[in-house]
Amino acid sequence: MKRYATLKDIATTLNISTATVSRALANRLDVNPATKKLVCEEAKRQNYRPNPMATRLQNKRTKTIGLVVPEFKSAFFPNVISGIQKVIDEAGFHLLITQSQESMEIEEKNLKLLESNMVEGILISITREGENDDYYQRLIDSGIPIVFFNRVSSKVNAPKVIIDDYKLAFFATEHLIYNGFKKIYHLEGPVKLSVSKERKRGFLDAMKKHHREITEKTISTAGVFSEKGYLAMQKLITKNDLPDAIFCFNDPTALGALRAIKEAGLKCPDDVALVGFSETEIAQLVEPPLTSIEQPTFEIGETAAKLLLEQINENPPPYRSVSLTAKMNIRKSSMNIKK
Amino acid sequence: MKRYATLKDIATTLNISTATVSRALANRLDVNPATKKLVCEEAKRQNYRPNPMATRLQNKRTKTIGLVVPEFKSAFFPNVISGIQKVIDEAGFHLLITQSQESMEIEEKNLKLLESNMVEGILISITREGENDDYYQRLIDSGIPIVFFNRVSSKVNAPKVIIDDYKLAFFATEHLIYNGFKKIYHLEGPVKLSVSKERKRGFLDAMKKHHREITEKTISTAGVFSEKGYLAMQKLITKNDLPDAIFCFNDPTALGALRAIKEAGLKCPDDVALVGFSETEIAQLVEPPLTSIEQPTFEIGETAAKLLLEQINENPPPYRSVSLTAKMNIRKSSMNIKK
DNA sequence: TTGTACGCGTTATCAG
DNA sequence: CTGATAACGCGTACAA
Repeated sequence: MKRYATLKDIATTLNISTATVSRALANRLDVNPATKKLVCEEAKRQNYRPNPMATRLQNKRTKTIGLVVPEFKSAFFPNVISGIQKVIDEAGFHLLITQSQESMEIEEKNLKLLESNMVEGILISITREGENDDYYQRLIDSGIPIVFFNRVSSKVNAPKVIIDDYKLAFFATEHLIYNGFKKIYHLEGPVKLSVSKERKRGFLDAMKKHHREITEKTISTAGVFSEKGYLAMQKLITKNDLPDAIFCFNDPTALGALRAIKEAGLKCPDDVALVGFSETEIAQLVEPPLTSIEQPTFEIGETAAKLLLEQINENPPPYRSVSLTAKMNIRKSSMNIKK
Repeated sequence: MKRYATLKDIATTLNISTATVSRALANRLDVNPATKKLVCEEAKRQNYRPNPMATRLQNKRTKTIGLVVPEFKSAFFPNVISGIQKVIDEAGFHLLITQSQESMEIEEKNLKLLESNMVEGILISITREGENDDYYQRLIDSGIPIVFFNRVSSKVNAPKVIIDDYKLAFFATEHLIYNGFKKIYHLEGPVKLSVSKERKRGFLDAMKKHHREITEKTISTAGVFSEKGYLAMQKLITKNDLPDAIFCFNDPTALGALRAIKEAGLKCPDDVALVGFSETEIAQLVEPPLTSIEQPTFEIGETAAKLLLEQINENPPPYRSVSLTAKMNIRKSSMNIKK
C-alpha cells in the first residue's frame, strides 16, 4: 500500500513538533498564525491526509454504520439506500452495505460482520423468513442502536420507519369497491412479515366495512416475487374461481398475476382488475398500466438514517417511530369497464 | 460507543502478557497448548473481538476497496454490486459504495473521499458526462489501482471489464435485417460514452455489410433514460419519418420509444419494431415483450473485483482486460408481422 | 505559543 | 514457550 505523509513528516521538514502540527491543522486558536500558515502550506505540498485508522483508534469511533437489506434486485432498496447515503455522508459517516438474500442465517452472519467491524449503529430491513429477534436485542443491549425500516421486527423495541400499510391497503380496497367491483380477492404476502399482516388487515377491514362476503377463497398466499403471483393466479383460473378484482401484496405479485391472466386469454381490467403495492417504475410501463401504491423510498432511507444518527449521539432521545405517507396512483388496471 | 474487551483485559484476568494472548489467538505454534486453550476460553467468555482499527493501523492496510457507480436506480448496477460484494467478502475486504449521479464533479468528490479513506483500490463505472482522466491517472500513479467496468475510460491504461458492445450491436442489427426490416434506425446513447460509440459502430458496420442506406436521419441521439427515448421517438413521429425498426442504445430508451409509439396510436412491432440493450427485468414484462441484449451483470461485478484484488496483491500481474459475452433474447418487439 | 510524553489496541522483535 | 518493549499515526494533558 501507498505510504501517506504523516504529521511527523510535516513536523520534521518544518523542524517543529508533531503536537504543533496537529494543533495547526485542527485550526486551534492557541497556535501562532504564522506557523499555522506554514504548516498548512507544507501539509498541502505533501498532500497530507489524516490517517483515518489512527484517528478512529484514538477517538474510539469508527464513524461507520451498517446496513442489512434483503436484496438488491428490485428498485426499492437501491432507492432507499440513496436516501441513507445522503444523510450519513453529510454527517461524515460511512456505510457498510450487506445483503441477507432473504435468509435469516445470512442475516445473522451479516450482523456479526458488522458488529466485528464496530459499526456504531445498524439499519435493517428484515428477511421474509422471520426475525432474529434475540440477536437484534442483544446488539441493542450491547450498545449498538438499531433502526428498522420497511420490514420491521414485531417484538424488538426500537425506532422503526414504515408507511401506514393498513391505511393504504384499506384505501386501495375501497377504491376497488367504489369502482363497482363485486367479487374482490387478495393475494397475500409472506405470512411472517408484518407488512403482509397489515395489508391483509386493511383489506379485510375495508371489505367488512362495506359488508362484502369473505370466504376462505377470498385470500390466497402469493409471496414477494412475480413467479408466486403467477402461480397463485393460475390456480384461481384453473379452479374457475375468477374474482372481478384483486388487491395484490406488491407489484411483482400483481405483474405475475397479470402474466397469468394474459396467458389464459383473459383481459385486465375487463375480466380481472388488479391493484399493486410498492411501486417500481415497471408499474407504469406494462399494459395495462398498473394501479399501485407508491412508497417514498428515498425519504424512508433519509428518515431511517436520521433516526439512527439520533440514537448514536451521546444523549439519544427516546425511541420514536415514523410512519410516512404513500400515495395511490390510479391507472388503467383498476378501471371498471363493465360499469 | 460500546467498549469492547481488549487483549489487555484477557491478559490481566489471566495474569499473562498481552503478547502471549495475541499469539494464542493468532493460533501460533510457539505457544503452550494449555495456555492457548485458556486464552481462547477467556476470549470467548469476554466476547473478545479484535479491534479492526488497531489491526489496520498496525499492518498499514485498510482492507477496504471503493466503488463509484453513476446511479442506483436501474437494476443494472445493483446486480453488479452483488457480484462485487461476493468476491470481496470472500477476500475479507470491505466495500465503500458511492454514487456519482452522472456528474463528473460528484465523481471526483467521491474519488477524493475514497482516497482519504485509504481504500486499497477502486472500482469505477464512469459518468456519462465525461472522464476525469487526469485524476484516475494520478490515483494509479500514487499507488491506488483502479479497475474500470461497463463504462470505461478511453485514455487511462488500466484493467477493464466490458462486454463486446460492438459485436452485440452488430448482431442485434443483423437480427433486424435478417427479419426483413427495411428501414432501420438507431437511437444513440450519450455521445461521450465509449459504449455509445461501440454500439453505434456495430450498428453502422452491420448496415454497411448489408448495403443499407445510411443518411443523416438514420441516427438520432437519445441518452440513457426513458424520457429521452420518448422524446426522440416523438420527434420521428411528428416528422413523419417512421422507420420499420429501431435498434436502441438501451432498454430504458427503447421503453421510452415504446411509450411514444403507443401514445401515437401506433403498434409495436407492426408499425415500428424495437430492440433494446442491457436487459432489466422490465424488458420481458412490457407489452410487447422487448427483444434485448442481456448482460451478465453479476459476473461483471465478480470479474472486476477479482481483477482489482489481483492488482492489490504485492506482485500484481500485468494489466489485463476482460470482455464478457452477453446474449440476445429475442421477443415479440422485433417480430416482423408484415413479412 | 510550543514541546514532551502518553495512550488508543495490535503485532513484531528480541531477549529471557 | 513467554514477557517486555517498540511501533503504527494521531490527539491531548501537562509542562515549559
